[in-house]
Amino acid sequence: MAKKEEKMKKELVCPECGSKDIINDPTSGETICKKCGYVFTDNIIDLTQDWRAFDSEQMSRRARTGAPITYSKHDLGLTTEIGKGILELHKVAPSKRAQYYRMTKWHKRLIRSKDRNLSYALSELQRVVSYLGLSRVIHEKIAKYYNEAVNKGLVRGRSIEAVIAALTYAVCREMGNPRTLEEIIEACNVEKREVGRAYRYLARELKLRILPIPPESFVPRFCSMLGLSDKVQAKALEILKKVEKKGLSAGKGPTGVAAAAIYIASILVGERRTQREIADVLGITEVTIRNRLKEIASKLGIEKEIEEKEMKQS
DNA sequence: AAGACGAAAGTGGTTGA
DNA sequence: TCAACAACTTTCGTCTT
Repeated sequence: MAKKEEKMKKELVCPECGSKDIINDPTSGETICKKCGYVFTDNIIDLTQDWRAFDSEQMSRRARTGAPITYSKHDLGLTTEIGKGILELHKVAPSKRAQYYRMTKWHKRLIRSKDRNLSYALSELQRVVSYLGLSRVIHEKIAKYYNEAVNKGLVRGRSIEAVIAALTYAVCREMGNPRTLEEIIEACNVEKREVGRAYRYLARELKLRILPIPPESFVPRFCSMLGLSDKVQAKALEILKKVEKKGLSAGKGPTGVAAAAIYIASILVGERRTQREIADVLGITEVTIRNRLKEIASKLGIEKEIEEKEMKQS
């Protein structure tokens, strides 16, 4: 053990200036050349735990690290600064001090200009996510894509809001928890045209796979928004399955198909909602529900069933 | 009065030349 | 780039309950 330590000390020679005057700063854990300020990057951080825990309480008490790194903070939750305290200054040779000050200044400027865009975007994203009540996973994923988009220079010429809106739309869709464009627009207050354009562009550039939205992915959320029971939900899904099998939903707006299925299900189960109510929640018109309703009912041969139930309930 | 129905005209987006 | 096109919306008059 003692031998090992000695060996390590012997090897420490500053590659920058050749000086052997190396100190170990206990507050930062860095190994620094006292002459020129060179910081050794090899083996300076021990990434393993230096403690053990035998239950979860000990685990949380002994853990000294912070939150995990995250894409939803502009610098992954880790901020680097060039120290400006007296302590740091003393570690730098007087002849290098002026240079050190300049470095500090430029470093700050660099971080600001590069990150201003990102940090603004991420706070906007935070707002949108909480407005729409999206999960942590989705939030992270959007942030990750945004990082990617910025790195590829895809945000140029588009408003930050539009990009956030488009990515939100894309990720919700990808995760099988789609929001309608209308909902997104309401949360982001960006023009529909803008969002659509940004969406198509980003989807192409980031190679997001765009699949048509299956109508059933709207059912659970909208059913609960309408205060309908699980029974209605199950019925609506059952109807949609048949509809898809017959290829009735091809080319039709998924919300319209979902709306009709929910409408039919609500009647069949006996928790009727008016067309108006459903149309409002799904963001479509009654006319569309009626059109889908007619198609579905006739093709599935359940017109009579619906009519009967309708009579009973009025 | 409220809901459902359907015709007709208008709108925004996709497609194919 | 443009026109054709299908899906969907808006609007409105009518019918039913």
